[in-house]
Amino acid sequence: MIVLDYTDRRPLYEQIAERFQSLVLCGVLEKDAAVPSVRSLAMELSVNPNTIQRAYAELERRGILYTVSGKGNFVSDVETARKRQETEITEEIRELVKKAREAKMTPERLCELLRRDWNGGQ
Amino acid sequence: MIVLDYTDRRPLYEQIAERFQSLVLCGVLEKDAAVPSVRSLAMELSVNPNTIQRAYAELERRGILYTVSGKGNFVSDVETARKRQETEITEEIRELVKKAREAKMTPERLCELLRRDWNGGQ
Amino acid sequence: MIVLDYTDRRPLYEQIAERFQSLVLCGVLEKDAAVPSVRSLAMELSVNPNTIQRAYAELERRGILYTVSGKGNFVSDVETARKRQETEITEEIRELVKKAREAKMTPERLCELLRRDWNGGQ
Amino acid sequence: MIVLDYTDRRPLYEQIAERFQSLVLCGVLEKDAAVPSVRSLAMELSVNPNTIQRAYAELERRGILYTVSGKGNFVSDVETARKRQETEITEEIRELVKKAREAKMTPERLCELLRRDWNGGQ
DNA sequence: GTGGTCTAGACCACA
DNA sequence: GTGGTCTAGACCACA
Repeated sequence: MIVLDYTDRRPLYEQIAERFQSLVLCGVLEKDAAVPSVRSLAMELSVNPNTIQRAYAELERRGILYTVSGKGNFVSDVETARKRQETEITEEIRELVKKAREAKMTPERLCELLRRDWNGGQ
Repeated sequence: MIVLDYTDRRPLYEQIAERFQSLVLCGVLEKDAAVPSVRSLAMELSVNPNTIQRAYAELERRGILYTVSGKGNFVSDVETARKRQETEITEEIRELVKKAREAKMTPERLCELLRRDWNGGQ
Repeated sequence: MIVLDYTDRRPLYEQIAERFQSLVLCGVLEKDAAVPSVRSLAMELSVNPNTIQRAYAELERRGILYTVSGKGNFVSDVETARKRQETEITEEIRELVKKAREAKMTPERLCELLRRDWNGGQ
Repeated sequence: MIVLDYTDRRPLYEQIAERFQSLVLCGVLEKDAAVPSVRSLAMELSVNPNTIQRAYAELERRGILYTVSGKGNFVSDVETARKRQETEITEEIRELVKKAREAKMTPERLCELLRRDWNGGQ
């Protein structure tokens, strides 16, 4: 369910957090569903429990998970995850538009590239 | 001409490299134009010369600058910078599409947001 | 009568204890009234009996409940609960004043905010 | 400048973060001032560098510090600290009002207690 | 068993 | 030298 990419420059905890965000968004993890315990996931991924804890802490900060001490971590809400994702999308759009302008690209061309990736993508 | 943002989490050398890429793209720096010497730019920006060195090395790696030993660093040409920028744009589009799909956005909606940012932006 | 908030970071036993204190204060639980047995309340709230045990132990420590072996737990009296509440209020005032001073707030402003919350609150 | 209270139930990193927030608010630490390096403060307080890092990360999250990788941590802005403090004050007022209502206290009485603490306090 | 905090210590990128 | 990430492992409160 979670695959770590050690060649990725992003830290492990960030990859893990992003993956859970996706799993909540795609409906695999529903509201109030328990995510794996810090220790069991650490075992499964062969990483230190602290790394999982950091990923979960980040997701809690984003409002995607909530922690019940002594019980485990649970999914807050799909809507929160969706809002977070949209915020990220807005930020990425801003960067992309800035770069496209610099490359003297038209918005039409940019949308065309985008649609092409959408259709050709996985 | 170059403004560093110390609150930006990206390393200084990367901010500097990006800025030079933009300056080449927008035509301020033309083919074969000399960029400031490592020392003088380090002085001007109040940063360690190593930081400038690293930025220039990165730009050389991208083919945007070339070095003439004993003379300094010079702009290769605009086309190289444009190609590099387009590569970055392609990669960002890929990420953006992936995120938008996860958020169950349509390509139409994504293009709309993009156009809106384009028009509302600076 | 008792609603647990699993997203609250405070431990469950503390939420339960606080709720009983409120119920005594507002007169729902009168002097010498029996509170639910550890087992039945644990069933009702779907929590571990240890959690209820701990909540009752805490309330006994505060003098709000007393235990009759083999019979159950009972409310001491309203006055004890009120004194406890006032102690808590005094402590919170101390913290609040400390923070307000640091924020260079005047006592008038603080009282104004307090009255506004009082009137706008539930 | 920073004193840790090991009898305090709050974690060390939280005490450290709160202390820095106060130091920014009272003007001891001004905008863009450097705070001690993670390692030096860890030495000074005889705690693990990770504990300091966590405190600084929390302050960065609150917008009170910003990090320049390889250089150190710096104060963002006094205004940000003040806003944060006011948010905390608002939350504490809400709790306090809730408790005072339960104790059947009048707002006048509550304000009186508050003023008394303000004048009698340090 | 579960998360929270903390220590000790390593290795890395960046300045 | 400075922060960022990660490991290994301990001890605690809570359920």
